[in-house]
Amino acid sequence: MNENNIENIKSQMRKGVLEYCILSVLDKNDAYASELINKLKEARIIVVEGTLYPLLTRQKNQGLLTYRWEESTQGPPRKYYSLTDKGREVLQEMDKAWKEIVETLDILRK
Amino acid sequence: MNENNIENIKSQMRKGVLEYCILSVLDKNDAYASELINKLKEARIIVVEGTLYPLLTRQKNQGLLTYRWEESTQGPPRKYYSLTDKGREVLQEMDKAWKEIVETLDILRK
DNA sequence: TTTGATACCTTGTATCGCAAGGTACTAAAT
DNA sequence: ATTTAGTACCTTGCGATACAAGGTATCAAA
Repeated sequence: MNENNIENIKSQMRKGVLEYCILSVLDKNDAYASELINKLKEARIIVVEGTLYPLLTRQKNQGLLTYRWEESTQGPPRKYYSLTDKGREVLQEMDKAWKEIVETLDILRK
Repeated sequence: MNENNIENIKSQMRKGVLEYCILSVLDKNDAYASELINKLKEARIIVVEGTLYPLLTRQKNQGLLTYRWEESTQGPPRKYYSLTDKGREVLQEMDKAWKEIVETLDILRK
């Protein structure tokens, strides 16, 4: 139960920055959904399909992302997402917002 | 709409650390709900009553907080919340979780 | 005794993460 | 030829929770 509690806390913190993380990864390289999940897992940010797909669609509908289909040699075609100009702008705003929150917590925990 | 977008992002990030912020404030001094709202507002973490009251009750039910009633010279009695030992333990776990996420984002944004 | 300030709390709505389940394509094994 | 395994896409239903709005109670001053 205690363990559960802690996991809950961590996942809550992760949630808050999920969109930021996704745009950050895509800022370096275009990627398809399954690839994104793996990259985020490596960074200890756990996301599952049922979370990611709707989120990518939302970000696309907000004009932050676009996608293109690419054939794969092993399996079905892949939907590669990439940042739009607006996505890059929003990412910069996220940088600011993030910085502010990190500062705030530095102060609160001093 | 763009403005809205940004505000949405910020509020999402804030949500992720809300519980952490509350325990952090209470770690310094006991406080009652309205006082907490003001202190968090000063720290640019916006919380409203409809968010805070249920949250404090949840944290109390999880054994992280206790409260005592105190008379006030100007108005109704106040419900002062304070951290329990378990609350302090969980706060330390939150410190770790937070540190991890800050590191993760440092790397993702490099 | 009404008004204003302070403080508590609840209800209803909307959002969103996640578990679970489903579809479709390719290649290799039977 | 058909089944199995791997990869990739997507949707549905549930539960948690933040927030707007509205409600109750206490005290003091007008």
